[in-house]
Amino acid sequence: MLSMLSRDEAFPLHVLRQFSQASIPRIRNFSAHIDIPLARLGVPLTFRLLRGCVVLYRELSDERRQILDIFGPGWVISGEHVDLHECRAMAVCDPRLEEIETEQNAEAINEAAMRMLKRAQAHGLVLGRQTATERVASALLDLSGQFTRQGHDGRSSFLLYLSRSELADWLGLTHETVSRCLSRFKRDRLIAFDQPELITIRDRQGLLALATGATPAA
Amino acid sequence: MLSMLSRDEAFPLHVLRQFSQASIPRIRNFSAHIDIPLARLGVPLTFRLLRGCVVLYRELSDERRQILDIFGPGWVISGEHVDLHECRAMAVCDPRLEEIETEQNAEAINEAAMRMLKRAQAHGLVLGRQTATERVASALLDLSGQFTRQGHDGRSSFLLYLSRSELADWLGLTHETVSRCLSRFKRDRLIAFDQPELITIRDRQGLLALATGATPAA
DNA sequence: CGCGCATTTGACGCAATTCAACCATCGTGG
DNA sequence: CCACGATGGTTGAATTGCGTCAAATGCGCG
Repeated sequence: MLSMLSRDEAFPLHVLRQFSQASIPRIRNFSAHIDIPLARLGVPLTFRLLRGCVVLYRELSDERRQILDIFGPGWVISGEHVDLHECRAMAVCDPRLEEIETEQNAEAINEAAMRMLKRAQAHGLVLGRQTATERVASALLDLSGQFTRQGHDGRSSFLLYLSRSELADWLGLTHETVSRCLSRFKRDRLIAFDQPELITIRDRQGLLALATGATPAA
Repeated sequence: MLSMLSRDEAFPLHVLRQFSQASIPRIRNFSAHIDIPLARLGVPLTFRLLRGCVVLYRELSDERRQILDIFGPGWVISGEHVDLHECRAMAVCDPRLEEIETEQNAEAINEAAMRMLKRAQAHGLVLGRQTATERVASALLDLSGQFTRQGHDGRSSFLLYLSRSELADWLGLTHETVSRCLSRFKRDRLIAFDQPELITIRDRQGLLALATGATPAA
């Protein structure tokens, strides 16, 4: 079991500070993106994500990129899950992950595949049939589910590991559109943020209504 | 092994005629869409598709629908693969499928899941980042791969089981846009069709170029 | 301090949708 | 056998949501 725990030495990136501190901390510069190899010598590799955020993405010949899924702690990510010729994985912040044997973990890989498949199907609906507003609302709910930790003041905030551009590449939008949606949500008091990467959900019901298209436009 | 072979008695649908006949046959009225139950009493069911075409889809509260994937003969389709609360399956023509035991076929189900996952990822790129032209070109290549049989005159035609609307719901477009793209491809001699549901690919390279965005717009 | 990058915001353009008309084909019933 | 309504496909014109381009702001870092 080859351990990749604490790649911090190899990649001396900035440590994410706790975001429940009293004085508002700056959470910057976690933007060094680390490529995660999904195969070695053509053999699929498998990792368990212990901390941080990893995205799976594909690119087109031109500049276009599509982020296929976003994973938080607990996920098992494997070269078995993707088309190795087309798909790549990267951590969008200082990650902590351990490599595990692909053969010995078929069970966990299959289970992850089933979960990923259902997520991919749900995201297909988002990409194919939802408006920009609905997409961004869906994304916020999804990410808050994966990354929310309770702050000591009871507020339910989460660290948005992704930049506006990455969010856009996940949702099939542009970063300007994402930014506009987030600004509107903020103005409408559905969410709050001072720093662009630390989001507080203020009205989960409202967001859910937007995400499911219950509200025609708002 | 509960067999569902030959549902023709229960659903006396029209038989698909061979489409390599001399006099051009009409291939109509395969539009009776049969719902395929993915669970019975909450227990996931599994089928092997022997003939025909099955689609997996989800719907939004309003009229919006997203077709998630399209399966031809050989696929194993299971309730294990989807969110049973959100996802449904239907045959878009008279299908022939056999029910198989979910427990005894974990291997085949997993293998299908991996294939579906990779397809879903590829389709994510289509939905998120491709233009209408690219989407329709991609779809034609995909479907020709799954459904082409060789006509005796050497032409490579295939039966398009899906209507324009269904194609649109797969590609995240409207049926008008799909129709316009197909008409343009026909005018540009990339494809040919007299009946709207029998497509001949005349220029696979050209379609491929369009699908991968190599040609900026054309 | 000032450079660089991410984000925000505004003005404008366009690709795809919407709305609408029309055509072809099939199935049905007189 | 033909007339007719229903369904699906095609095509055109008008509309619009999102993209593109551009400029301003804010923040981190050297």
